[in-house]
Amino acid sequence: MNAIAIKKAGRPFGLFKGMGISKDHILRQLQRRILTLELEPGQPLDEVRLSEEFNVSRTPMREILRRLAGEGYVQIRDQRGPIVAPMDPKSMRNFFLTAPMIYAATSRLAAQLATPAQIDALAEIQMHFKNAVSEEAVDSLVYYNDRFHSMIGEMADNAFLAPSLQRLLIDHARIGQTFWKARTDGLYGRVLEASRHHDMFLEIFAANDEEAAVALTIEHWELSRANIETYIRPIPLPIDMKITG
Amino acid sequence: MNAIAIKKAGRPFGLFKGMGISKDHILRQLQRRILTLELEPGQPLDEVRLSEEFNVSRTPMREILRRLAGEGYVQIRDQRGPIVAPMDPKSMRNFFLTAPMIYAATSRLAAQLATPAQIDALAEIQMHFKNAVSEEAVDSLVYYNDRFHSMIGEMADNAFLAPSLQRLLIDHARIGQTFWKARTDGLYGRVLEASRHHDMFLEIFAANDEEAAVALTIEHWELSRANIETYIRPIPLPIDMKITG
DNA sequence: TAAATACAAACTGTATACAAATCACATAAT
DNA sequence: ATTATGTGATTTGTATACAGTTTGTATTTA
Repeated sequence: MNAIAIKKAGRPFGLFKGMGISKDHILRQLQRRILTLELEPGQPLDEVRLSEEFNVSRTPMREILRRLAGEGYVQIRDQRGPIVAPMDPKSMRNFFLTAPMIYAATSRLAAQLATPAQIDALAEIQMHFKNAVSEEAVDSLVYYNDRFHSMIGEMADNAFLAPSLQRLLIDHARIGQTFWKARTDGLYGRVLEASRHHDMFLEIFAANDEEAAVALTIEHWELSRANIETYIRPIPLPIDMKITG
Repeated sequence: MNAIAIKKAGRPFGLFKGMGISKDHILRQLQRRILTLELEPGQPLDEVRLSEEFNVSRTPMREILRRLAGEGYVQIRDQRGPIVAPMDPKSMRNFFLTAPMIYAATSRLAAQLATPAQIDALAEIQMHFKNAVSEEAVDSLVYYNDRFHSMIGEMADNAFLAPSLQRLLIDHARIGQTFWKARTDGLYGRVLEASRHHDMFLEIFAANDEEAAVALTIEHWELSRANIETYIRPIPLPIDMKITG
């Protein structure tokens, strides 16, 4: 029994007891890193390094990675390390094909079923979102936007819709990161518009107005889609690139 | 090093090398047992018993169970054993709400993208399905029906739609088991009708006819929905149940 | 008799050692 | 020069021991 063995055997800081607490924490950390692109699509994830970083053994870390795979955050290939879920052109195309349908269906159900407690929770998330807007903090913006729409998914209370929604939100967040960080023209106004939509969602859900919820969802989606397109297909550089000086 | 230790340490029969082979086998076995209701909704699953049955240690068995959880076959509760994914009234309602939309979208994409190789694979599954029909083997019927529709999901080639479809197909198979085993009136004719639909799917996919695919999907769904309803809401027993003899 | 408590058994979660596979790189062959 | 081949290092997969929880049962107490 050497010093290292003791340090590793006993719980390093003896702070948590349920032990599920630390696992949940690790899970959320990794989710966040993936959504913020701190961990990039396709990037390999080393079990050993991660387990050392979070002070757990490989066994629970592997379980966390498998769970993240089940949720669509990572991809696990046999006998080769896990990687952050990649984003290829095919997945982009499927994203644009699928998102409107799933988002609209989710909003409709959420409008039907929203409870006051859930609306309160949604309002609190929106508060954080507005803070992020005023501070122009891109990571927070993306994070609380994801939380906002995840919460709508929770309100829809449909286990058959949830897994598709979750996967869409992962890629929506990652796409958002790239174009919000690019600071294209009129970006701030677009963010304000999105925030206004969120406020309207709150009112609509409180009134259980299904049709309005669907209509707003489409509008919100179109805004997001337009944002992405201005990033993907920007105004080209001047063709005559004579260099002066 | 006693006899048991040796028996467990060395690979019991030394038949598989990639080792992923046995894990995939176990995964499919459990999937099948869940779809056929051999493992009932809500039933607890004991890691130790399962790992002994399949001659692996608990570690890989736990990974398999986590993966099944990710696919929606089982549910894992913290510090309490995994259970087969339950089927409560809420999930039934959500099933009926969600299935038409997801099925229709999947069929549309499959019609767009179907490759000859995929259509061949689908045709082979349909062959097995027809065999099951003529043999009136309920388990096989349900199994190859699931395979048929899973294959359509594969053809749609959309990672955002797939997870929702998969969860719907799990419960569709399990519901199918219950009503096909009940042998309600006119059951055989209904099965033949479903089989005819499958044949039509093959033609439609070969012709890349999107609209026809969607229409047939709705018709196929309505047939299935009607079947389930005759089981759930059967013709009541005679009200005057005088017992004679 | 019913509720509460204590104890034992069963089970889940984690750490660690070892086995097997993959990968990277150097060397040899065409 | 480029492709094969072999070998060591790195990494993934599995078995197993042990620790921590939960659960069922028996016993005690009101």
